[in-house]
Amino acid sequence: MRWSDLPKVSCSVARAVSVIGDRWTMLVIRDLFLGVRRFEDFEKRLGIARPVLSQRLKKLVEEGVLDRVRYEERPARYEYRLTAKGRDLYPVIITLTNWGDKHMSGDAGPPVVTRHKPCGGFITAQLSCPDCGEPIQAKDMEAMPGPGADETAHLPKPASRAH
Amino acid sequence: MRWSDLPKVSCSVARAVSVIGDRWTMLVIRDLFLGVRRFEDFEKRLGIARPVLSQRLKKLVEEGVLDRVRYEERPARYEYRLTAKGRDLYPVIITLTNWGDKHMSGDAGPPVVTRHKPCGGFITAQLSCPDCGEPIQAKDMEAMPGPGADETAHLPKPASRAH
DNA sequence: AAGGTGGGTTCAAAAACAAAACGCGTCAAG
DNA sequence: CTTGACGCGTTTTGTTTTTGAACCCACCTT
Repeated sequence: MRWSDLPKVSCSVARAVSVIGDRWTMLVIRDLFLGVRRFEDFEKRLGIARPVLSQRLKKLVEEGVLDRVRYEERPARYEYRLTAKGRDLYPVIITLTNWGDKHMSGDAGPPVVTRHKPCGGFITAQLSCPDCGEPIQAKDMEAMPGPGADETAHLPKPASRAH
Repeated sequence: MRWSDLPKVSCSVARAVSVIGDRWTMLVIRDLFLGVRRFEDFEKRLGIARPVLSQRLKKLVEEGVLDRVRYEERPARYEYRLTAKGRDLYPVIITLTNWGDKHMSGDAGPPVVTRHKPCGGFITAQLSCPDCGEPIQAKDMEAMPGPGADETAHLPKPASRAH
């Protein structure tokens, strides 16, 4: 399968990965949530090759994750801002951060902590069930075909799904 | 910067991405949560090139995300199972799925839905604050250096972090 | 006029990837 | 006892991507 075929696959993970699932895009988005907006700042902070950065930003704009906004008329200067679609990636960044904090930080502890301003606590955001409020655990969840399912839907046959 | 330098960066997102941030790994992990465990099943379901699958599985085993377990003695056959570290990636898959469902499904609706077995509801898991219980929103969160921070910690200067 | 800044593009070399073929141990059928 | 099939990879070969360095351009400052 080709990278370019991914968006057509009937799986939301595949479609999401087709937009943000490469080496650099995730780090660009992390920086966006930290307030970085300019080409040069991404380059300096990430150490990313310029053509790659250019292509990634372009793609994110095409996908509607970023807006390219002119912030200076003469000379023309642009900055990149998260759209609503882009801001909706925050939970992905947070869960990824949580995983890295827990499993990749060694003894030193997390390099960055986040504070929940409304309550003031330094917290690790958790997934919970909006119905019953319980924390989510993988073993409590069951996947099944949804309204958008088709023959390419990526659910294995129940037999192979035993635990 | 090289891909291979990422784990050394003082950022949990970068470290997480160094393990799971390539085109295929995320899809392999999605399949693992759906119960897929064998080389051949990954290959068939993902349409991934065999050398790439082989290398990805090997890396995930090295990183402690998977265990390679012999499930048949003669002939020797192995399967791949998520470790505790691997199962901790569930929130990442879920938030990625939620984003794909919301922004990449078009009119058809999500191809897969998940049921929370304890309460029986078909739900979209949400991030919440473990202290005050409120749903998490990006604008309510503030990042700051943590115990593991060093000079490479990826926080921009406060000035550039304005909203 | 010389140099700097922001935001890119072009180009060659290196790395990663895809598809197909091959290998290997084991079993089962003819 | 040879042939074929299965499960799980590795090798090979050719195509994309990624990288890093250099270049470009419009403008501003000195």
